[in-house]
Amino acid sequence: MRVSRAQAEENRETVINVASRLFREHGFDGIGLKDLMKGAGLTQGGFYKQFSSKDDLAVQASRRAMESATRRWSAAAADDSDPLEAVIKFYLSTDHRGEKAEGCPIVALGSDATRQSAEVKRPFEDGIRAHFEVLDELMTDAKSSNPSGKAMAILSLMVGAVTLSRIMDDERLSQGILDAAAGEVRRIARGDSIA
Amino acid sequence: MRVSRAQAEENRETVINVASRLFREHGFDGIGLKDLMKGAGLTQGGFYKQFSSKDDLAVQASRRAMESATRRWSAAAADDSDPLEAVIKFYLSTDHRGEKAEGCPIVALGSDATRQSAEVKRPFEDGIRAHFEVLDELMTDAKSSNPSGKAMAILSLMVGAVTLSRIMDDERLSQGILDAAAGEVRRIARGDSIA
DNA sequence: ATTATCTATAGATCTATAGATAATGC
DNA sequence: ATTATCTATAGATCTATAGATAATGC
Repeated sequence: MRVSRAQAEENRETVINVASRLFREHGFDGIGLKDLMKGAGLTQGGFYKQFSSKDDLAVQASRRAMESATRRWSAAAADDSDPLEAVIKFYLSTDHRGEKAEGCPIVALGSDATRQSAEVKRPFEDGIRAHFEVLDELMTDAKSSNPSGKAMAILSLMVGAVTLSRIMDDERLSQGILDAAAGEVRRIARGDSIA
Repeated sequence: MRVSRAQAEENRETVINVASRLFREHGFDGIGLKDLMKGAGLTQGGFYKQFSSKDDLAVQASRRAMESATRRWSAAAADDSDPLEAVIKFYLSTDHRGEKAEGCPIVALGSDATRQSAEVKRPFEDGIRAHFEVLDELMTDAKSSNPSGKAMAILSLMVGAVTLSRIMDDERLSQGILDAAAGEVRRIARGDSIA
């Protein structure tokens, strides 16, 4: 029954990865330890040798999910000749709207996060800051502050838009929200002004 | 033990109102029927004479919360000489950030709603449409479509901003997000363009 | 000898139901 | 007589712990 330390560490990582998906899919309160461990091919009893509590796993899984999301933004911003457009293209896509378990954790767990302990909220806060940094780097503006108001507004708009689009049953309206958000994100980045 | 029909109907309404607050505060999965009924001064056993299931109550409570939120938008938009500014002032305020139980249900339960049954999602969808209508009425633009892209972008931005601001522990950053959102909402409403 | 994982279980809590109680409504 | 609400409970599930098992690591 016992496995090697390397294997044990790998199992722990698997549990965190599985949890980062299943929490996004079902919410922190929507999935139990039994199913989380089963998702990693283990049984419930081993859980507390790896984690001090379910809240502890929620912290690790949230950090993992937010780091993965930040990497995805960085990759999109780096790959393309038009970084902002690349970010818009994946984030405000119907694909991303559909992939709740692997998609943005702020959308999947944002409401839940506001109800969690400070320990669970922390990785979300850190991840949101990291998102702001990616946005500020791809906008070559002279920044007055760090993070910039533009970055804050763009992330807020994108998170809100995907959330609303996931709630809408009406496909045209759901799509319309994503498109409208894309247009306004471009406008915010350009910094259009009447003056 | 039995009460009059009028009283019974009043009790039912109280349960829905209490649930609309407690669901926003703790999430659909974060509060049980026992505490929901206790919040209305009743016991758990009477629940199923009033509602067919917890999901049924979630539907009623979500509708109640979204209708109340829409009324709040309408009232803000009607009271003031500058309707958009009135909406911005209450929605993107620190007060609203703090009042999770009475505040916007899209912020409090948006992530949760995406995981719920079609029946529970419906009142959110209807309520979001109603929010779009309030926004479109207070923006006197010639509208190309209904709802307009502007309305969709503004609501997305506001919902996302309050969500992010509730997650951040850093007060200055949390406030910065609300302020940045307010600025961009004004800009979207004006429809600034370089061209 | 140590320990990663397993089976088993405690104790709490959850949704839902059954039947008792006592007041309303005909 | 009807019925709104109560107490009590069934049965499932939840987090967490205890002790057994069997493989690793010294």
